[in-house]
Amino acid sequence: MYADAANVSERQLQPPALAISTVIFALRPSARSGRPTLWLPLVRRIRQPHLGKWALPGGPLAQVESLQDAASRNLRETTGLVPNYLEQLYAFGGLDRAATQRLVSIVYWALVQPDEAALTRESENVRWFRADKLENLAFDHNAIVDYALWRLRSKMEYGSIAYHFLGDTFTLAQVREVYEAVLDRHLDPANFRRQLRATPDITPTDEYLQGVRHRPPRLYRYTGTASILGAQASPVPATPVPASTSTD
Amino acid sequence: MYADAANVSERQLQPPALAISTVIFALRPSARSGRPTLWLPLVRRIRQPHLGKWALPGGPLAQVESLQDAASRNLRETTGLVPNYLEQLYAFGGLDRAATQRLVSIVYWALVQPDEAALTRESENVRWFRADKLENLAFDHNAIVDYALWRLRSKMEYGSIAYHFLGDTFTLAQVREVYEAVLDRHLDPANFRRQLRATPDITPTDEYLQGVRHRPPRLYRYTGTASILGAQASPVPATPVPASTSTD
DNA sequence: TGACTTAGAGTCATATTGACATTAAGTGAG
DNA sequence: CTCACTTAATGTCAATATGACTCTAAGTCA
Repeated sequence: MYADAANVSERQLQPPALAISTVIFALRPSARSGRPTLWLPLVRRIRQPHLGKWALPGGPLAQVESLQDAASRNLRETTGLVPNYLEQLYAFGGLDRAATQRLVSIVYWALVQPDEAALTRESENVRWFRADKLENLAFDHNAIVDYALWRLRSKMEYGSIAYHFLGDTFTLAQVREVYEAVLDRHLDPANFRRQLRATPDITPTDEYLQGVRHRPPRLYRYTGTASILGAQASPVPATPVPASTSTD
Repeated sequence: MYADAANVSERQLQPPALAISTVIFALRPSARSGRPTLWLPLVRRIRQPHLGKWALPGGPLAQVESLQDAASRNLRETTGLVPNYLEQLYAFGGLDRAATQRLVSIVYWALVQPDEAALTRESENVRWFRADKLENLAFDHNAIVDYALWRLRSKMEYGSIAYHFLGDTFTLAQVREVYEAVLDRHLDPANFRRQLRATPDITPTDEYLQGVRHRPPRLYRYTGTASILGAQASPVPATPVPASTSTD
């Protein structure tokens, strides 16, 4: 009781702590079906509060970096990942987010390619989890992941976001698999192909995917606004694309 | 030179300042044409930096309130307005936003009804401006307003946001005028009416608008997710609707 | 060689959209 | 009282988009 009262009065004096976190999505083959499914990397808490629980990668905001740079740097430091797409998700500032202090988290969300995801330096404290089978995470991170999933699905429905999950060239069936994995429903291959062919941003190459046990599918390339970090259809004037954090 | 160097090293030590600001939109009749147009209230800076310039209403985040509560309170204190809709816009945290300190602003955007807007206590330091004819504002507030306008227009195109500009009952033509004012283009009255009639959330009353010099139009009512502050189609789990700040 | 698998093109009925015409119901002028 | 005028409200039609489905192409594998 006394300790609680002391905490409360302490909290009145401290300024709110500001942290940057990121929800990172990648497609990896499911363990049993082999079909691509949504995964995300988490880091284990190595200090109180929530010691031992899994949490979104994140950390404090350094003085000399923009919000997006902070997200990008944190990502690289904690998981070794360099994202193909990075965008601000939301600022979470509820009163009960952390027990010990007032904590405001500016959360980003990112997409990485499968081969990039495979390079993750996994360890005791860094591991990939299936997005649809998450255990109890630290803080309000379950709710944050749910919101990030909602945003990902919304953007997928009428945006050119899916290509950031894929490599430089890809088959139309691979794009469809991305949609099916993220939206979690079956799409008619013929109709899906018709729609993609009508999209000007996706141009056919004259190469074909070899080594499959059926007719080789044509490879395509995304030629819209390049797969640059932070590229988006919305004009976010205050967050220009940092050259130092581009793909590859 | 020396002063600058001192400032830089000082900035390294201070934690980033956290502020909440809000872009408030309302429809008011244009001075000349009388047709509704987009306006927003600004407050004059009464201290450095940018003393004398117009800026978005805002202020610091109190310890005991959520981000949305802070936006709502600030709105009420600076302009006297109680919004019909309030949603987070973006967190701006570029390095060059303020000269004297590192400043992170979490910006909200709000819609108010015309009669509510008319109650604004305007003064020497609080005034409404046309959204399409803004002078040079303090900080990066021009860019923030531009982004808020972009979001407003996007949400208008496939959301049920327009009704928050209007009163309890309204004619379909009034809804169309909202769309025309915000999107700044002409819409076919017949086709627009057809679409609205197909929307389940907008139900006809058996009342008619009187006092017009032509056939009296039927009045309608929005019966979707109520005009509650912060209501939105997206699941933002960490920011529940505060009962204390509901409309009226 | 033939079974199998996916690629890729095409068909058809239905829904949606934009452009436009027509009638309904009021006001105000002469 | 009647007519011109204005906007409400409904209807028509062609063009386009969408969903369900069929059929042929081109490879692998047994």
